[in-house]
Amino acid sequence: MSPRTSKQFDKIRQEKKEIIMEVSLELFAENGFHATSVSQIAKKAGISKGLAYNYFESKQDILDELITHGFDSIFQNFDINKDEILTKAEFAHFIKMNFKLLRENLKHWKLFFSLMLQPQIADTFSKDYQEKGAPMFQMLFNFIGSQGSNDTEGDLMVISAMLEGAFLYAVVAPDIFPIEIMEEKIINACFKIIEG
Amino acid sequence: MSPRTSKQFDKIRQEKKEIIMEVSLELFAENGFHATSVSQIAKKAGISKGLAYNYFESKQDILDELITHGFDSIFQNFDINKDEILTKAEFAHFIKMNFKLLRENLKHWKLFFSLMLQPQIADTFSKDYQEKGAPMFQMLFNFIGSQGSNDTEGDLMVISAMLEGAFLYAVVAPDIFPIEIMEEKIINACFKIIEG
Amino acid sequence: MSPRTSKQFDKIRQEKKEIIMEVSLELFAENGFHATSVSQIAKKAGISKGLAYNYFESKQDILDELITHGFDSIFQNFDINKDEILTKAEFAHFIKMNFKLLRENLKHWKLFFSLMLQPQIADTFSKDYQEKGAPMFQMLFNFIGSQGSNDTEGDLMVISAMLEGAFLYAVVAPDIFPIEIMEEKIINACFKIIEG
Amino acid sequence: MSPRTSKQFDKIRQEKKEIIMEVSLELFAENGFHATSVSQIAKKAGISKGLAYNYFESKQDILDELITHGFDSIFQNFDINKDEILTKAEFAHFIKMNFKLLRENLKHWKLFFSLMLQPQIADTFSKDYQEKGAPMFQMLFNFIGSQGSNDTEGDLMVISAMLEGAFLYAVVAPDIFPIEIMEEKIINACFKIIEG
DNA sequence: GATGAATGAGTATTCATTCAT
DNA sequence: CATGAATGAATACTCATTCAT
Repeated sequence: MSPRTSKQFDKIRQEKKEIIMEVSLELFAENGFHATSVSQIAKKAGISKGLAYNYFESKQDILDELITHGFDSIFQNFDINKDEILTKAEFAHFIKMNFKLLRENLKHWKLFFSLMLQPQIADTFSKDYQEKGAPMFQMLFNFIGSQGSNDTEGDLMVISAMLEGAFLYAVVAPDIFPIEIMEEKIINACFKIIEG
Repeated sequence: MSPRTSKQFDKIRQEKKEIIMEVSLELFAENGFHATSVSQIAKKAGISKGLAYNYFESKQDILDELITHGFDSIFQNFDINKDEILTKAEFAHFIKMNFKLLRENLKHWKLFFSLMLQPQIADTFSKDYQEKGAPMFQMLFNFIGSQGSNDTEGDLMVISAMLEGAFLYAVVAPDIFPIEIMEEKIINACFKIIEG
Repeated sequence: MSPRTSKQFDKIRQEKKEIIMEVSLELFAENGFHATSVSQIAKKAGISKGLAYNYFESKQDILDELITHGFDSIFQNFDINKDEILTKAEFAHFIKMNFKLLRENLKHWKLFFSLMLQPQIADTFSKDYQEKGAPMFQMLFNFIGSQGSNDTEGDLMVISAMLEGAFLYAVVAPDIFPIEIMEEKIINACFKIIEG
Repeated sequence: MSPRTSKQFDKIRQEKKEIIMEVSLELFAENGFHATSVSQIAKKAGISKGLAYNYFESKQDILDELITHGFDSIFQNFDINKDEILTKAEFAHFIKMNFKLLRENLKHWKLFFSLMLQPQIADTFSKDYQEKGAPMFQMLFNFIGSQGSNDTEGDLMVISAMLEGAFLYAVVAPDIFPIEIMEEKIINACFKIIEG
């Protein structure tokens, strides 16, 4: 007879929100934000449309929370000291860490690639993404320089492109470009590029 | 009705179609297929909605023709002899050719990246894209092998990723990654990777 | 469970009901019945939506009780002996009493004006309102006649309109038509009209 | 085979818009803006919901055009010279003109009374209404003064209230307060009030 | 060829109400 | 007594597509 405690409510809320976000991530990543309807989300989540709006203000709001959550999952685990100079072993480990996070967040990455291409969908995404990525670029830059590259900026561009491309392949054609195999090759290629 | 008249009609038809496709490409690339309405297309093309349906069976049909046309623009210019072994100079020229075609078809490429990420939008796109790209991969593969790489497949993966990443960057962040600058660096990096 | 305890419960119940009604009156009067949601009411009353349904059967029920309560506040205080003939002083006092009740029940009046204009919202309102007002009209009629008017019915119409208009102004434009000032003027005008 | 001329399209558009506005006025006036759905409007107008949006940007837009149109119908016909001093006969004629316009625009008036009570529905309504009415008040004020009233402002208030009340009665209870009868009585009452 | 009026199914969102706890 | 999760029907609005002219 007594009402549920606020802790119980919190738990219910949290669980439902997570289901909705999980389902939404899947649909947004696979079909795109605009091609995904709230009805689809509700159906796949096994809830009524109305309930989705009990937890999120709008479809856009779901996306926004998904982005924030994705940023956290992918970047928070780094906690990069961008001024530290890495050894080669540390660099290799750093790249592996990146691929590990990629493997664990494939759907987030797929969503992110979509958002890169259609920045209007989430207006601050591009800016936020660049901000989040900045320390990583800085660290890469420092490492490349420390290894005696004679075109630090150029090497950074090329290596960044290679990583971005590998990530894109991992997301859109994982069968043809298996992450596990690419990982090792990419690291080696980095050293070849830097050392010239 | 002389044949000349009908030829003129054909010309008019062709020109109108081209305007519609141009405008559609712009909108699809920038805002996405689903976020673009036929009304927008008609308005931007300066025609009535009805007329668009005179030239195309459906919105989907516009996209399909755009894809075909894009494939032609980008790949037809190659006419690759995939079994020919390139010299280093020819390879460099080949990469430059690719970047030239990128520069000339930025919007097509942007659209293509979107379609890679949402294959359902145009169901045969991924397959067709792979088919169109196959000779290029073959040729790359042959070149890498001919240069004495001791991990031809691995190098192919890495170089492909680098090119794909560079193209993506050129499309989504041309200010930060200017095509002209990347072009040279990428070619050099390719040689470093292959030669080890 | 002593009777005292149950009495206390009753008191609590009554107080909660009053809060809900007060809040609802404010929102219904200001924003209209249809534009007011039960959520808004619950939030402003500091209770849960569910609890509102513990006290009232429906949103409509809140309105109905509000109307009844409004009728009581406004008309009960009169207890008019409609057959009694008033002196001029008594008439002036009667009008003043009306304005006093107006001032004390501005929100009820605002709600009532809305209901006059949209009778479907509360189906018996118009009828009830007329019934409640009948004795007042009768009394006015008697007074006008007793003062020697030679068009009792006409004067009744005109005076009623004047009062209704003054009340409407007091509700929608109190800054431009301050009740205190109108009060005196209206009384004088009544005498002028009747005496001709 | 040739497309309709733009004149023909204009005619169609104009006629459809008028039907939609007529139907909307009826429903808004009778049931209120919020309680009227676009589906109802479309159904009553004998068109599809979609078509309504072909002609109006939103439900709000229908209301806004209705207000503008109502202002025109009611006030434009006056073209008051607010500085001219009226004779008694002219004043009587002016009031009669008002009642005539009331009779011809009963639904607009009903809508306007609703909007007075819920100004949020159409945010500029109250301001616009006051602006439109200002010359009339000025003219009334001048007339009252010219007739030797010793409380011009007070009389203006009282007479305005009487007119407003009469209009409200005409709108909500035309059976009990027939416009034709009130008209004459109101004019007489005005003179009594002014002359004291 | 060309127009834009017209449709209807679909979309995001709201909200009165119910109910397990 | 009290909570707020949950529902489902309704709402405003959009849009690909058709069609008479």
